[in-house]
Amino acid sequence: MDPEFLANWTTQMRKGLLELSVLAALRGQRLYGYDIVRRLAAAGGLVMSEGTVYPILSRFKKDGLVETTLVESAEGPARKYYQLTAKGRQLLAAMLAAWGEVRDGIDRVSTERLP
Amino acid sequence: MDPEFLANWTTQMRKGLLELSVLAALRGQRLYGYDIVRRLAAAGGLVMSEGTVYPILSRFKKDGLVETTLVESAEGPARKYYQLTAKGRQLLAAMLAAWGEVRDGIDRVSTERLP
DNA sequence: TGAACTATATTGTCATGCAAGGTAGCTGTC
DNA sequence: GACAGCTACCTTGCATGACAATATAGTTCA
Repeated sequence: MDPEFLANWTTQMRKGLLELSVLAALRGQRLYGYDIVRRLAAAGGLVMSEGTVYPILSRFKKDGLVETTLVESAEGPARKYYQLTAKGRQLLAAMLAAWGEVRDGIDRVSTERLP
Repeated sequence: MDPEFLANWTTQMRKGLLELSVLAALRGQRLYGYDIVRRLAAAGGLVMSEGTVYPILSRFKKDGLVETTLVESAEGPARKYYQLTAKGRQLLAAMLAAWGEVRDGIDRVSTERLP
């Protein structure tokens, strides 16, 4: 029950994790925002709107984690491709390490046998 | 580098996840706030301050996910024990399901082979 | 008397996700 | 040539949770 609590909690849980997903998606390939939304949605569990992904990408740029390239498209407006910088790769590695600890902690707490 | 970005991101990532940790810790046993902080810290990856755990527990109570019992202690002030209600157990199950999807999505995106 | 530990609680600040809205290019059809 | 529908970008305002800082109070031991 209480679908409202669950919906709100899900939103909170995604804070930070969507940022990590986007950065991880850029690992080794350059992508543009609209495509990232489609890819993560297709991968499952990571559906997000454009109003979420564009601010994330802007922040990455501001903090020097990515560089951008504008590329004309025959299917619509020009696409802004994002690619990781060295700093972005370093930070991704650090974030994945922190993620691993928290993830394992939760999985431990939620599955450990009780006395 | 940029330890500031990483520290801030970590704070954001923990949103919602600490709530899940606390609820999961209450699965099958009743605990009090101060003890939850120690247990999760000992479990690793889930260090949080008391200023974080008490608002979480208050919210759980307000939303009917837990019931409380005040118990005198010989080692200090009285302890407020929290135990899951049926609603709390239902919600924990739903949250763990949502958690699993997001967790797997991130692990997929961050480890998949690239072309 | 006071330090150290146990135990609970609140206030104010900050960053993020998201709904909602806006702009603009390209394709096809009526 | 108007209009719908897809592609693609961006911004504003709101709600929410984590945390530092701070406060209160009981117990033990020096």
